[in-house]
Amino acid sequence: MKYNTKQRQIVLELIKEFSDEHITAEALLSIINERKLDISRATLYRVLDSLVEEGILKKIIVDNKTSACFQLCDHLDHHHFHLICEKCGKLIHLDCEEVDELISHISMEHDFDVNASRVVLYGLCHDCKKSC
Amino acid sequence: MKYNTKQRQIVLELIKEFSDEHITAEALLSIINERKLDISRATLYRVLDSLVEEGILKKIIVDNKTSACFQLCDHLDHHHFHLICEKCGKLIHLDCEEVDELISHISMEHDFDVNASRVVLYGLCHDCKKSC
DNA sequence: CTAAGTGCAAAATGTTTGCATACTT
DNA sequence: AAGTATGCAAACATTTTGCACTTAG
Repeated sequence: MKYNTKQRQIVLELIKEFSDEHITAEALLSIINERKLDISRATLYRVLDSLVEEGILKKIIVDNKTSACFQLCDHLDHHHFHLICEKCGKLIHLDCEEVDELISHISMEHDFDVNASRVVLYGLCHDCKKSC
Repeated sequence: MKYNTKQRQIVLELIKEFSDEHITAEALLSIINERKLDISRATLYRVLDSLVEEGILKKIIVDNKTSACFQLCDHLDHHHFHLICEKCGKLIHLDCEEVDELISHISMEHDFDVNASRVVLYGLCHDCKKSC
């Protein structure tokens, strides 16, 4: 049974505030410190883990960073996918039926259910292609 | 200009030995210690970085691990893709034309060149689906 | 009251860096 | 000789943990 604590609410509110972006634990912590919110680093990590476990947040490692990003699942559930430019780091949200089709194909033909919310494709974006 | 040092050779040989798998720097280090090979942790990281920079290795973060894996580019260039089971962690190598097609589609229609060697899809594998 | 959550400080991981020394070319 | 690479130890960044204390239900 999860308790509805002040610290849990703080995390949820912050995550909602940044729901369009992925945000790292350490980035959340800076905001927490800036705003002098009442939650410690250890608790932040514990709350994030528990929200992921409950299926409220998604944890994802973007780029070759050593830190994980968190995002509300709500914002991921309507099948859009992420492209990340390897040159400029830009994150592109892609709505694309072909990706859904690929996922169906992999499910039917290769017997593997892809978790659509975690699809991240790396490559070169429009702008960076031009400057090559 | 890169020098062909003993340490560089050690890293290349180890990476070749494990070319079917991704392998982390720390895993390499255990092997290095086991076999009493003559290369330090710092040098290992530096050699890995430099091999990535030269395009000989790929660095990839698999799973939500905080550690990067390395693999020879050779082994990635003939378009196969990676599926990782979120439950059992199994890594599946997938040869699938539909993925190539998706990549072409994204290139043509969305003006983004996906780096095929970095495509990793997460989900549930055959075996874990059954046990759900 | 009891299970769950918290803060702190310390530990654990994974990776990077400064600097003096050693090796490649 | 010049430029590059190395080892060491220390620093760093991110995350986890043990433990005593607090809070929600």
